[in-house]
Amino acid sequence: MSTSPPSGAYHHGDLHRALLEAAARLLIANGAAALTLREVARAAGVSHNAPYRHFASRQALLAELATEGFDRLRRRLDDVAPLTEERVRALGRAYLRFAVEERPYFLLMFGGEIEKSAFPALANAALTAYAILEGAVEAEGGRDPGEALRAWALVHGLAHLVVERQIPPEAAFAALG
Amino acid sequence: MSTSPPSGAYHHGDLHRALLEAAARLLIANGAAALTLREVARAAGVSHNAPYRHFASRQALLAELATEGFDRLRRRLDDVAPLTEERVRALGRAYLRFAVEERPYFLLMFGGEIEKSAFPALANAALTAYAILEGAVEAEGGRDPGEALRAWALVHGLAHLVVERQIPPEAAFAALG
DNA sequence: ACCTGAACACCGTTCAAGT
DNA sequence: ACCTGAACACCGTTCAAGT
Repeated sequence: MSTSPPSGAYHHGDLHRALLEAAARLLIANGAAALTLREVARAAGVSHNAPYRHFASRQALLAELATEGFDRLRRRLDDVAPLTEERVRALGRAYLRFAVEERPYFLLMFGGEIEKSAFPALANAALTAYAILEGAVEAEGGRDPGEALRAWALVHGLAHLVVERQIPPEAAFAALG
Repeated sequence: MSTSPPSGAYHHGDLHRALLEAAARLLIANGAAALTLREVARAAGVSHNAPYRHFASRQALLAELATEGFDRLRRRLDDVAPLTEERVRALGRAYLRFAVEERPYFLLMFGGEIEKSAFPALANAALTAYAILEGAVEAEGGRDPGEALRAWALVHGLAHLVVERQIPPEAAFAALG
């Protein structure tokens, strides 16, 4: 009925989205290191180089997945009620919960496999998510600018240690109080 | 003069060591993701599958490099003087300095590319390094066991954010005070 | 024992066609 | 425009020989 199909449309619908969804399933199943472009194409039912119509490279596809991860993290942080009291701790718990529940995304986002500077949208999504944490710490009477960074680093450190299986999730949640 | 050559000796000397040294150079030059076994073999001047005499797999070689990384980290922490005062902060600075100066190792050690549980020597080296931090925090009047974990997580979080280029090294050092 | 060459089943990426 | 098949230059890993 609409006069023009959505951009990126192909005979199956929206290949760009279909590829991303297939990639997300593979990421969750096997992790980023095992994610191959050819398998993504197979899962989407297209030839092994059809993805190049939509992604410049394997790195670019991973960067889009990581960007999606930061968007999800941001959404979780946005959902934390602005109690002003306890808000920083609640944000910390939300960050930790994201790491535990979306481990493959967290590992991709911080795993060092993607050079963020090469993908502006990714760098931007990361900054947007962090801004929420910074804002909350500053609002909570943080005069020292280093305090926001310490709060973020503490939560990020706990999350990363959990995701790397160096400490159990319960210990991390307990450490947050 | 000795009756037997060192185990693992071959016509060039010690291939195991030669392969590890070549791998370390490649790790530092290009990162773990780009490290291929075949290139390691070429750099060591042997055929592309000679490494299988010394390492069960590419993962196993990376695990040995990561173990070496944790040993280096431990040595740095061992070097921190036991001032009891200020000791925790000094250990934090040493940890951060390691992350900055040995970035490729740090990324490999915490990059999620190696499943630590599959390599006991690696898991052990990691625990040994952490025990130093825990001991210092506990010695410094830490009644709360969560305090040691928070101290470690803060330092680790700062180090990881630096290595991931999310914050500049100076900011991390400043946050440690 | 230690090393080699050939082989297998993959990759990411490129290119010349096809519709 | 979008997709395909063939091709290039690689991988990790295995195997049957060679010394």
